[in-house]
Amino acid sequence: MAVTESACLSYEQEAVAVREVAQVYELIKTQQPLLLVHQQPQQLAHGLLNHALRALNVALSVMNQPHASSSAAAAAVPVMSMIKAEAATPANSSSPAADVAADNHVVGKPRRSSSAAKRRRINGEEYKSSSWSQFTPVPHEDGFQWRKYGEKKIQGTHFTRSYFRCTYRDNRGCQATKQIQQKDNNDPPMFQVTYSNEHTCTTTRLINNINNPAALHNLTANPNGHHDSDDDDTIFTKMIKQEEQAAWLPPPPPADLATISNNFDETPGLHVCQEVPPSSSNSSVISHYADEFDHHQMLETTVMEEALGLGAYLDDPYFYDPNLLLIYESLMNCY
DNA sequence: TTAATTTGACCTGC
DNA sequence: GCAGGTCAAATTAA
Repeated sequence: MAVTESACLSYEQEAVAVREVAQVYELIKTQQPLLLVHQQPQQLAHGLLNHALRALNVALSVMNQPHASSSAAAAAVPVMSMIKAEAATPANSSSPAADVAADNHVVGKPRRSSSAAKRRRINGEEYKSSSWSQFTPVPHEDGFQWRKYGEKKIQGTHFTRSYFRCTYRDNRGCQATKQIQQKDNNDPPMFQVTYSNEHTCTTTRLINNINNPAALHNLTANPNGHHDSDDDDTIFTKMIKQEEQAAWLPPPPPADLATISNNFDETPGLHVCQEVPPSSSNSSVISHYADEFDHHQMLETTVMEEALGLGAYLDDPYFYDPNLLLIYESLMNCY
């Protein structure tokens, strides 16, 4: 697989992004139960959300730097690192004619399908028409729906490789596939996800699930499908089964912001939050919001400085993601 | 009952 | 012959 320097994040940047998200994940995982017994659960939740939003924002800012892959499909997944593979050379391309030829049966030994004939070796630097890979602790959260069709023990690795194809392959002819290979046994474990072929199914991505309070709840309850079990296989299996609950929030065009804002207004939890505490006087409420505004400004500055320090660009359209800003502002209004 | 996953067999390239 | 990718029947889950 050819990796061009300009087409992927450095290992350091990738590590920073992963570490940011992983740390907050651990923080939330360990402190979430405390919400039930904490004397001031809102304050605790506030702190956790601040950490989570800051980490996600920094990670997104770093990961979406302009030199990252500009592939449309690449933009559709949570980029940890994008390693664009070489496109197949014409000689290797799976042309229709080649497919027809591949479908011809060997006398006395009929083939099951033409797919095998199209196969190309990943390690041989040729793999279907195009492929790209990413490293991520959350391999199933890319917003698309996948169906697992195989699993294989790969030589020289301690973990099996799982094969997925787009759920809509049969009824929409979408040829997108992906392979998930666990790379280590850390907590959370790191996976290499290799995508092949772009989606042609125009699948409604799970971002739309934000309209669905149940889906939002699922996301909140289990943000990345990771479980505490020490059994690797169990972790992996359960993560796969969480796939439909997964959601990732890609930065939408600005025109969508109003829609998203309205969607959040439909979220029951936020309705509750927007009520002013009954015991608060007007002046204390104003003072409270003034303090929070200052806090907000300080946080924003911190995020900017941190992201810039990690190599993000101020004019990066993803910098300080408007989605996250919107979510953050909604949450700030709760307290 | 339907849809998704599992898993052994099959197929191809090297 | 081996390794990796895919198929499809059997199994499991919803």
